[in-house]
Amino acid sequence: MPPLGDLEIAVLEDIWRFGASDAKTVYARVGRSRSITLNTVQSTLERLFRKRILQREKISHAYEYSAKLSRSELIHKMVESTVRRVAGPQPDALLSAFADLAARADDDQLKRLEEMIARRRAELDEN
Amino acid sequence: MPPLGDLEIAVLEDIWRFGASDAKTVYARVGRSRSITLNTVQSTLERLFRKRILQREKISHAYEYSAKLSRSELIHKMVESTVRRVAGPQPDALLSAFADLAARADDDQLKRLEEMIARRRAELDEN
DNA sequence: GATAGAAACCGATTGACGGTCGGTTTTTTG
DNA sequence: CAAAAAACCGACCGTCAATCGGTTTCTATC
Repeated sequence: MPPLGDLEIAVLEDIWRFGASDAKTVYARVGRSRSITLNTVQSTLERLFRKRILQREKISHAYEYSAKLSRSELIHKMVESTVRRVAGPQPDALLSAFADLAARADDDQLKRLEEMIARRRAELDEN
Repeated sequence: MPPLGDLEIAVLEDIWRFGASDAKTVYARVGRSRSITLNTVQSTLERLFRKRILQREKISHAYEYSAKLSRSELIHKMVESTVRRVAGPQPDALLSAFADLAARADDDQLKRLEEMIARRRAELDEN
């Protein structure tokens, strides 16, 4: 997973929020305030597409871009590749990295985490 | 936490493995095989120092570099900044990334995950 | 089917940054 | 003090995100 620039993240964020959109629409929402041109947004969309984070489909004349990865999938993949680069021999590095993060979670979140795990376990038991 | 390059990671890895070392020693261990010069290794050490990942102390004539961050601390910080960039405002983003992880985990990993959470819980209850 | 407008595409530039190194200065030591 | 070692400085290259102007291609309309 290649690193993402600031504008790339902003654009992604926009697509997550508003769903599939063409360059012009994204530009209207994230480009205006930054006083950049439509072209810049277009390039960014294209780069995100090449990175396989967005997908696109030609709708009549314009491309419509949509997320290929959900936010959580992206976070997961980014964390995974970050960890992989620096993890060394430890096989559990990913797990403990997440656990570290979870350490900040409050009681409520911890509870939901446990539920997720229980649910996942149930799934596993079925198969 | 700034991103790290390949050589930076290799050098760091070397210091974690062999402990405090000067440029020449690190060069002997990681530079030789890569056919790069001592100077390159020196620059890398210096950059890691400026990034506050290594510390250094003048031992007689040469700097001795040592890790300021353990591997797990570094992973933690890197993951944290990665997540922060893409997590958005909601604290739940973390949870869903976690869910994504859990969804792919096998039974064994799930077990360790549970343990980690349980441990965290216990710590919380103490305070 | 010609044409205006929109969108895609191409190419170029700038600014960071990692990696790389040669050369100069400073420090150490015999 | 001289030679060796180390640090320091400055430069260059390659890559990549961000940025944009200009050109081509496409579509829809008259």
